[in-house]
Amino acid sequence: MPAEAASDFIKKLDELVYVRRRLKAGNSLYHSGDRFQALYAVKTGFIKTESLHDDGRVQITGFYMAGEIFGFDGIATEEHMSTSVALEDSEICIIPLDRVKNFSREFSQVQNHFFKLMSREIVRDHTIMMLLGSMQGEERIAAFMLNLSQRFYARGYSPFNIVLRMKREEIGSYLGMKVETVSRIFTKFQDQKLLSVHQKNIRILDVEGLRKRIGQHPSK
Amino acid sequence: MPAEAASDFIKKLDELVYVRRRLKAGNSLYHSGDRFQALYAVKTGFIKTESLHDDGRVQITGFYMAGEIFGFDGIATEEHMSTSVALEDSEICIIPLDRVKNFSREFSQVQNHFFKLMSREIVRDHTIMMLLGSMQGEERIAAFMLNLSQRFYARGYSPFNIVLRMKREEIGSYLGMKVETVSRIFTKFQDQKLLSVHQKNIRILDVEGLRKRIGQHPSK
DNA sequence: GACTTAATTTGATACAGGTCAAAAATTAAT
DNA sequence: ATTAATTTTTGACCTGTATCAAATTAAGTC
Repeated sequence: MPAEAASDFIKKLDELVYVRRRLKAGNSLYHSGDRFQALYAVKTGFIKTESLHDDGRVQITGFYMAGEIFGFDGIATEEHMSTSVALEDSEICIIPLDRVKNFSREFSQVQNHFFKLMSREIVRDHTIMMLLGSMQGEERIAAFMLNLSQRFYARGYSPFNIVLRMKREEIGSYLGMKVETVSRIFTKFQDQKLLSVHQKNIRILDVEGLRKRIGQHPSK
Repeated sequence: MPAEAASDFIKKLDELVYVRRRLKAGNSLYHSGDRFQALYAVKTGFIKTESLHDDGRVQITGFYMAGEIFGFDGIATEEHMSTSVALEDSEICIIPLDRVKNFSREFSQVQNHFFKLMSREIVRDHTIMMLLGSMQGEERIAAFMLNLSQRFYARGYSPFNIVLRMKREEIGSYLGMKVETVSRIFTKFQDQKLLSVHQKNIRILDVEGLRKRIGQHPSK
């Protein structure tokens, strides 16, 4: 691709995320049932998305940090199937889907890019399905912490000192277990010198140990 | 949209799925790690997709029947993260992604359509995440059977007489439980006159009863 | 049809994680 | 600061599912 065209593409991407919005902790961008209008990219902050079942149960389906895009669930029916909530004061870029579509006509890479983003979301969901369907508690927490570590690292933060933005109950909702269980496993991992836990500040002491925790349960 | 343009669009869609392929029961279209080349639409038959974890555990991430499209997981990295296997002799339409991209330039609806398809997959995955994360065995089986029923109905088959194409173990893998548990729940539902079970032939006797089963467990 | 092999069901037992209750630690509000 | 409210941790107990084992049934194979 000629450098010139490439920089045009970058400019377009910038245009795409032109509109920003600040979101206070606890506030929502959209609720389940809202008409779909745009996708959202996290500029700074931390977002959770949750689906709620008729009977009141909620399942957190994703945590999103800087650079990650969410809201794809709304495209199918033009109505969001989930609610997004800021876990801390956040800055969000709004990406109207219509604009994506228009730009795609001119720049095929834009379309490409969004296909890949959606595919990545699907892969991510499959990973969680695997985690929920065939791992047990300790493995889930280990996998979760390693995943966070990696994402922090990719953003230039320390992969070892992690400040959790969500509470224990939310970790539980995401990983399919109760608060008490999450808490117990953190305590256990602390005793085993895998983690050092101080409220929301987690220090990963033994990456290799955590890795070995995954896939190390008797089943099969 | 003018009728003429609409029919052009339909023609394009037909072109898109021009290449077909027969697949014997047990055979795969692609394996985890294979280079991504195309999406696949089920014309006839029944397909499962499964992700495999390093330690050998497998998680079935989807069952696909006539009219449904799979393979989206390969777009992100241009490498499939799952394996697809035919559960019965099937006929599959091959949809090269490049062709989708080209057609999208001419017909914006094609692009639209695929965005929606991927979004639908994401919504579907979130539903399963909710099921795995916050429902228990009986609820999962009830939800699973109702989902199958609805999909059969949408294809013009009876929503009450269902012929399962997968074995109990595969249902278990999909729903995050062991074969024995699946079997026990089928037996229990049969005793309670919710289902009538004869090998893979399931008759749904009480739709309302199954519905009430979901979201009716003590938690919260 | 007889023989193998695979799939499903059933039973007995064990254990991970849920539930209930209460204490301890944090955070927010006055 | 003091009080109130929320979140996290810990303990005791219980339950849903996994596990292990074996019987039963179905589906291939020769």
